[in-house]
Amino acid sequence: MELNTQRKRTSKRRRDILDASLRCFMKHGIEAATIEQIREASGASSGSIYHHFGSKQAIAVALYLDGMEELAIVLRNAMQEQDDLRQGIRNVIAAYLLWVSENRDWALYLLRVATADLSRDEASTIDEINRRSREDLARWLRPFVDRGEIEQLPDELYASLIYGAATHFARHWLVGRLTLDVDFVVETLAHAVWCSISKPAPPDRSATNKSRNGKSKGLKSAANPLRSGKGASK
Amino acid sequence: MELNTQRKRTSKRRRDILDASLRCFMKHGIEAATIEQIREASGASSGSIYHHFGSKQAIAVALYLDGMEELAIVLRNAMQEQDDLRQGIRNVIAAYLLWVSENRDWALYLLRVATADLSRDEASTIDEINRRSREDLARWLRPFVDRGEIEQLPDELYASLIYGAATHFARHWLVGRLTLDVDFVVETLAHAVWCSISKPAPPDRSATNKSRNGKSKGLKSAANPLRSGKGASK
DNA sequence: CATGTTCTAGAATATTATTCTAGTCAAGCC
DNA sequence: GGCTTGACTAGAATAATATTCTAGAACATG
Repeated sequence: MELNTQRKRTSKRRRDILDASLRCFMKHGIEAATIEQIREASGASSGSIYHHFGSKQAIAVALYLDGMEELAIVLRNAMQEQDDLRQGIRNVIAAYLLWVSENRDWALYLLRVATADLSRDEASTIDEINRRSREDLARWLRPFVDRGEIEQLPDELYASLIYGAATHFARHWLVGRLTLDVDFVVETLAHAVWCSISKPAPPDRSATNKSRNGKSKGLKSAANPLRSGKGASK
Repeated sequence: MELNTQRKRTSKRRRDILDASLRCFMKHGIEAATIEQIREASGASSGSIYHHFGSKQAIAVALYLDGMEELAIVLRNAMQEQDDLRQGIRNVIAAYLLWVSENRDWALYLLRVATADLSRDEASTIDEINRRSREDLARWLRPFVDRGEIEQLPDELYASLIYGAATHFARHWLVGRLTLDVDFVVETLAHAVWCSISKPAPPDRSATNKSRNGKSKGLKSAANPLRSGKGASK
């Protein structure tokens, strides 16, 4: 674990370049930011920058991986609650939105790059991160599924159901289109998410009628709704 | 409405450039695609391209606006259902995912540019579109809110609750990370969304106990969850 | 201290967005 | 028909900027 001065210097330079890059990317736009700007902001020479990263795109990817890693840790920590899942889900959503609100630049950057076009290599690294994150979630939820507290669904969908609304909100909020109180949003989204994945009641026959018994019907009836939806023109 | 040959030629050229640009953007990446490639793919000269659009960025924005406009129409059409909101919401989600699956390139492009960094002007045009889209939704939902069928919420949140999960799913699906059957996803998401915004039962006291009565409690209790959430470290 | 490796600076190069110049073409007017 | 005007186009010229190259400094190690 001994870091000699070489390595210390190196990793500091790397970090300086990354930090400067994030600032430049957010200030001028990822595409518009120039190596010259990053060079100036970081104090490194262009040669040094290229030595460490190889291309501007590679800097962007490294930055993305850094951020995703950090966010994944935040979320993983929020998944500790083992008793009350409802509370746990609220914690996760709260943690996410809190992180977003405290790291606006960083969060916005992640949302921007998330769908950017990347090389095979880069994409597969990112896939890996996403896969792990999905697994974190699935592992956490499994006991609750087994106990019948929440619906059994493909792992892929849990992420969409749990993070979808929060992400959507964050995206618009960060761009300044929305102005709601974050605390309120947390509670509202947490409540909504909980309703959307929790199972009706225990083995209590005679469940409520209107809003909760539709599961199997909803899932099977109206065959091929994709073809019959009204807006399906084109 | 008479189009002289001049205008016909002009608008065809414009469209050719836009179409070619979308192809190039998706093939090489928005950033990586060059004017030269667009020139070749569209058959227009670089001079012509700049005459019509002024910059590569401007092409990207025009393309985005085009796509958003089309998608907005698809969604608006799906919001016709006036009787059964549950069905209506399913239609909307189905229409969205159907459109996405039938216009993958286009859909992916919209997701990519949605958060891209833009100039003041461009951003405000896009804000406008988003605002209108939010209004479409709010207007459609209002009667149902009045009748007490769904929760009363700030307009801003309806979009996140209704589109959030579908968008999240689409994002990952389009990048090829997920492989679920779209029909199944539509039903699942529609069901989840419905549960998350529909109101318990009518004025029927003695509602189910566990999963539906927590609204007010969920919203008020556990003050300031943002500060107390476990994952809130850093 | 000799030697190889990693890192850095800054100039040289290559790529690409953008601008400029000189036209072409259609449409209206005499 | 000729003439004029304005929109459009082609392709060369320019400028901005990513990337590569070369020489050397800083450091670790034997």
